[in-house]
Amino acid sequence: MDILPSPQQLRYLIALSEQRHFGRAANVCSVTQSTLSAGILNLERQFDVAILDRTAGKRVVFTPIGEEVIIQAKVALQGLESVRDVIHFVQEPFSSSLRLGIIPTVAPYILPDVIRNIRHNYPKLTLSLHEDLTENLMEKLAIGHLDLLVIAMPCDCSGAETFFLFKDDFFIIMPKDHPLEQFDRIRLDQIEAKEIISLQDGHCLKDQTLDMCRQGQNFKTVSDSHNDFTASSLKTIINMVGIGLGVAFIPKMAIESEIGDRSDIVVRPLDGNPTCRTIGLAWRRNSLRASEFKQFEKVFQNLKI
Amino acid sequence: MDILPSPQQLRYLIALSEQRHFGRAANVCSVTQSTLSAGILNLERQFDVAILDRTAGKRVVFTPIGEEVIIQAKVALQGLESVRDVIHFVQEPFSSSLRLGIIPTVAPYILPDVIRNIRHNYPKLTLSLHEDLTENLMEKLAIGHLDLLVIAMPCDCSGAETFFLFKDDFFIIMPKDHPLEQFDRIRLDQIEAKEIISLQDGHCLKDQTLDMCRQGQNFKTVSDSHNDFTASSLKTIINMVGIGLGVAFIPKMAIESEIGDRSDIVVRPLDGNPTCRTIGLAWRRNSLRASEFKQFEKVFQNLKI
DNA sequence: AATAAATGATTGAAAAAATCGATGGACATT
DNA sequence: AATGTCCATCGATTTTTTCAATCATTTATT
Repeated sequence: MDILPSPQQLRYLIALSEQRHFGRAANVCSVTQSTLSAGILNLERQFDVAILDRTAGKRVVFTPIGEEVIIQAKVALQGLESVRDVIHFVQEPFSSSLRLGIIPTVAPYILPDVIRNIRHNYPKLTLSLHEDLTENLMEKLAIGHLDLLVIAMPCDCSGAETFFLFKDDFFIIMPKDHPLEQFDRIRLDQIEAKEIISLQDGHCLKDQTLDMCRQGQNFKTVSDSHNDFTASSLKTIINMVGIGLGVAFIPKMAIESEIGDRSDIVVRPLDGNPTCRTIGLAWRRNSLRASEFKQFEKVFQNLKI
Repeated sequence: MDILPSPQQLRYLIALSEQRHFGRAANVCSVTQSTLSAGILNLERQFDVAILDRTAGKRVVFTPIGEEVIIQAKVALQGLESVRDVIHFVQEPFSSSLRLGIIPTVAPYILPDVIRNIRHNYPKLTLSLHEDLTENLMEKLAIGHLDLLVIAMPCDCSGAETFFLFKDDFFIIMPKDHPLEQFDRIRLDQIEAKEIISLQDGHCLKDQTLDMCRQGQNFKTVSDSHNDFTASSLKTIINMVGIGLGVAFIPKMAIESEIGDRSDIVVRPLDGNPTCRTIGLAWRRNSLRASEFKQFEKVFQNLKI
């Protein structure tokens, strides 16, 4: 016995499970009702299994085994589609659509250049953008609502395949006339935990700077709620620093556009290891477009940051 | 465009990739060479893709895209087989073959009972047994050489789905007239690291007892090579203890059969938390037989341990 | 209770496909 | 140049898929 279900049979079954109606399901499959009905019956006869519960009057009700078969049928059909898709993606990369996710602490600073580069390099690519926190992006990636992410590491990216792009140094900013202003470089242990202003929970940049501090020599503990300010954007943080509420860590890519030549804020590089985050790409494991995505590296080179 | 590859086409392609010869591949598929040749050509024409490199003389050489297609074809065919198999496994559980992996520190003590229970409860099941270290079992499970594992946790079982069976307490054994003999229960901090005899590397029981010791209050560090004895079975360890070379941790299930009423060895329960390992089942994630395997729980109840 | 409407199953003919056996042409070896 | 191996092609045959029409059963309406 080596008979396998045919792609049509699977399509008929899945359409029926979605429509719960032979006529509509047949319509979805662009066949007549009799064809779809016969297809389902063939499937049942070939494998000697009751997929539909025909005691349930005329409503479409699946047996428990039927439900299991439907689940596997979806997986199998996906596999068949992958065969078709891999041909398309390998043969004609950069010619379909790309749903790109990007985190809020990166998006404003590289997106203009990135979009320009993509439009220039891959004019056939239909781009759609989604800005959200890492956790939400990862979720959307996993369920197939997004194709590719731009994230900052370290972060929880288990389940996704990641690809290094570049490093982004952290700087410390402080109000003018702050005691630390006299130093050219600031060591992490010179900074007082309680005067640090950071982003709201969920932003990976907050976790990254906190980790950095914890690893700093004299920084024993950094409380999660060391002050009452919460900000959801770097712009707000910078304004808080500007009016003297504390100091903050800002990634290099944000400095020029957010601070520019403000005279009320002083920027200093950090001493310590590591004092940067890593910007990278992430995609679903086993994505058919992995090789396409890797080539996106060049879109992220020569950015003005 | 909504055409999908047919199961035959995929089979032909995979056979060809394995045989690298149209005639032999056709034989494997039980069709004529012309059929297989036409099938491959149809696949190429339907998707407008060059799978074979026909400039390569008469040898069967695949294009880079062809190799990608083959990879996806294998996945897709697997999916189709799953649809067939899920019917079989759900409709007639416990009637096919079961390749069971089991670790060396569990196998001798429960296997006789387990086999008897399986034979009694599931006489149609064809059982094959494989005793090996956890790491090797997990590898064989992942590549499909085994169906189900009996393992002891904690251990590295990422990638597999696990199922709790029962807990198995650790006891400490020592030679007669050992200083600790006077105590009814032994606290972990009463034991000297350097007199502990443990199994060779790779046995999860070694790691589990070591972890237990590390978590013990006064046990700062437990060297991995605290003495020169290495054993590959609990029986050998017990003999070592018997001649006064040290003390050892032994799981409850091993005590009766391995120690019985030996007068040269003293067995004592442990104080501490946790002082046990967990015996459980493991199978491939998304295994079609998950529900079948879960019912195996009853095979592991009422063991004489 | 009778009737109408809706739904899934069945049937038989037509269309599409898969397969086979025979044959042809390219290539490598001798 | 002859030979054998190998894959592609062709026409005939078989198998599968599909459709349109119709049947049988259930549900809703009168």
